[in-house]
Amino acid sequence: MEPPITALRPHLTLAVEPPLALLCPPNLSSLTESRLTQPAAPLSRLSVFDSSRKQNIAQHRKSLPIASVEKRLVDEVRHNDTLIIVGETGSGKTTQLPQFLFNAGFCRDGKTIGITQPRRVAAVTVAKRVAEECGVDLGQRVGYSIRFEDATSISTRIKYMTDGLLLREALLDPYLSRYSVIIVDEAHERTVHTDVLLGLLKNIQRARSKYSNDRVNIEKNKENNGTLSDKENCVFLKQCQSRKFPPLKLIIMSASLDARGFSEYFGGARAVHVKGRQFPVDTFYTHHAEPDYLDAALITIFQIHLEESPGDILVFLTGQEEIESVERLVKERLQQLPEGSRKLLTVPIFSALPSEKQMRAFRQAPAGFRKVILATNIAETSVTIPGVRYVIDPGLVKARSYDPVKGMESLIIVPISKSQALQRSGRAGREGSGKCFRLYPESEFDKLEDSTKPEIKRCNLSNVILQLKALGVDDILGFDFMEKPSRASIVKSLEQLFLLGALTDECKLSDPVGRQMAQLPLDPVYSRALILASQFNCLEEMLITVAMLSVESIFYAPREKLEEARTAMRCFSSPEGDHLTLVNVYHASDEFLDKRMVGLSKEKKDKILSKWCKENFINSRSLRHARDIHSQIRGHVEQMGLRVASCGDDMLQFRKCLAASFFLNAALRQPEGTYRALASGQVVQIHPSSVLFQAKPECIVFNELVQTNHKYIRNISRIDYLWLSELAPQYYCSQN
DNA sequence: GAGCACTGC
Repeated sequence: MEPPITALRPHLTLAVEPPLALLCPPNLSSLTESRLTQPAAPLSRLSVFDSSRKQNIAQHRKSLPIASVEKRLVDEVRHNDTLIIVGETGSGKTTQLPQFLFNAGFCRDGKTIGITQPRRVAAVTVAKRVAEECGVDLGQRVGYSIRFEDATSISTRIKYMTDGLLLREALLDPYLSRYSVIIVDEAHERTVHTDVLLGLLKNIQRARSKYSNDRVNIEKNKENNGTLSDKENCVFLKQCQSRKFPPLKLIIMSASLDARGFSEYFGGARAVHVKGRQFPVDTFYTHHAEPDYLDAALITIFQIHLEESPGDILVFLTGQEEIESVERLVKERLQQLPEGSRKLLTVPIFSALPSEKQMRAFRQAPAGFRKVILATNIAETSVTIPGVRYVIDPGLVKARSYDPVKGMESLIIVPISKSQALQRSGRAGREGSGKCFRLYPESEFDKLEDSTKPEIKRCNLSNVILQLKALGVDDILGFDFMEKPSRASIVKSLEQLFLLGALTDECKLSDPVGRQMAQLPLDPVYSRALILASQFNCLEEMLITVAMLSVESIFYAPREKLEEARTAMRCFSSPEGDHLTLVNVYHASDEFLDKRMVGLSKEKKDKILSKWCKENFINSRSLRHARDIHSQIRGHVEQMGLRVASCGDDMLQFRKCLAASFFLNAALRQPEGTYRALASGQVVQIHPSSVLFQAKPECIVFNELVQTNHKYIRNISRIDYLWLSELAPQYYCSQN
């Protein structure tokens, strides 16, 4: 076999562009020393180990690249209301900067420093680390808050959280008045939440600094002539009644070298650069384009295995199917090698894989073995697998995009961006120098987009718009997005929200329906379904349904046990469709737990539930998630005063409620067995995972329309065609 | 006849 790879050029560096002020750590000598005060640890037999651990921590902190610029960074924050910090991987920005600011007095007057992360795990692990570095109990001075888990208290001053959670917090406290500083971390990822948050924070910052200036002026006036005009008096009184709003410091942290976009968005905000600590990674390209990238990946895996020094291999593939097929091929080819060269272990990792199986990717390979991790994008940012020295990157990713006209999402394989390619190659340089093999020519790299298209430009905006409306942003088309979604996309979502009854004729948030919908942490269609269900007397069932629909696939069918999995699924399946099937699964899990619940701890319960899930081919992570969502939204609807009742065996009532809720997603069977979606006129097919895949009823409602190999609809229930005009006359009568 | 990755007081 001919190796597709030849060395072309070493590690890439991108030019740093102005307006970056370089804050390179001059000398790692002793520019600053840690001013953290650590409470005296109680004396115990462990104190020797304890103090050596503390010494290690202190040493580690001092050795971080960011440590030498503490004072300069604090000064930058003091002098700039908005600061962009470009911090390379390993600079220590996420753990250190909040501590610097705390020590510099940014939490005086009981204010908090908030740091947002796009992912839950990051918020939790970083908070734990920082609490340890500060020598405090987690949840005291340092804490975190994520959905379903709050480890904060009134004494929390450094608070890590998910960006989505801060958005939710803004609904209750529109000025985010408890925060003196907000740090938006990993802003380069440009998740929907980050982008909405940036726009919101910009507004809040403006409002808060205007407030402080007004205050200063009013106080001055008072000093000058001792009297206030009526208007001033009124403003002043109003403000005295409300809380104090000191100006908000905003720090945007990004790992991407292009800070210009952020800087321009924040009116030419200052940007500084902090060096990172990454080991060098040599990057190699192929001479020619590879027609078959899976084959090229396979050849490269064996080339590394046979010729390179020890170290694990990380291969980026686009999905489960590719991963499973490469895994099979590696095992096959391994058999053709001489006995001594067969010490190669494949481990798959992708999001839908049950956690126990995911864990295999983190375990060290047996002595003498090399591990090859076959991963989706999950290994790009979400998880870091130790021991990786080689990265194989075909340069592709499966990405979601959204067509507002058709109201359809698609999941297609597209080339990655330059910044993604750099992120992937960086995965080889975490613990030592590494190598990255890009399975395409260098000329192709040059053609890649600089950065990935922000998610907000490729998703359904209904939820975002509902949130913004609830936050008092009425002019969505005029909202200052960093990158504005297309007009068509905004209009489509406004229209959808109007049809759901969340918006009035004047495009204002309706009361109580729109307001209630915005309060629920759900897709607007699901929130509407809950409100309707209270009128249809089936809220009990609908709470379960929307919780189950809000998580990743509940059923897990590994290829090698497909038949067994199908049999298991049949036990739950309902002839009415997937919605009732999901309700059956939930009830079955409830019943199973009820029998064994007495006196069991949460851990124990989780454990026996996992076992039950495994036996029934159910993804326990998804089910647990659904149970969490269920209890959270149940709390919400009870608080709203909705009537939680069960329709018992009256499935007609429940199906009518499904039709009333999901009328925008109704479809009719066509003679060939395909379906026509009534709203868009598109021809679609039932996804093979649906319990109605064979039955093909005449009229259905569905929850998801995604184009992959075909236009598939998922999560389907049978309804009566006549119900549509009866239950959704606002839509179906006007059309006819 | 098939499921990129995240997230929500």
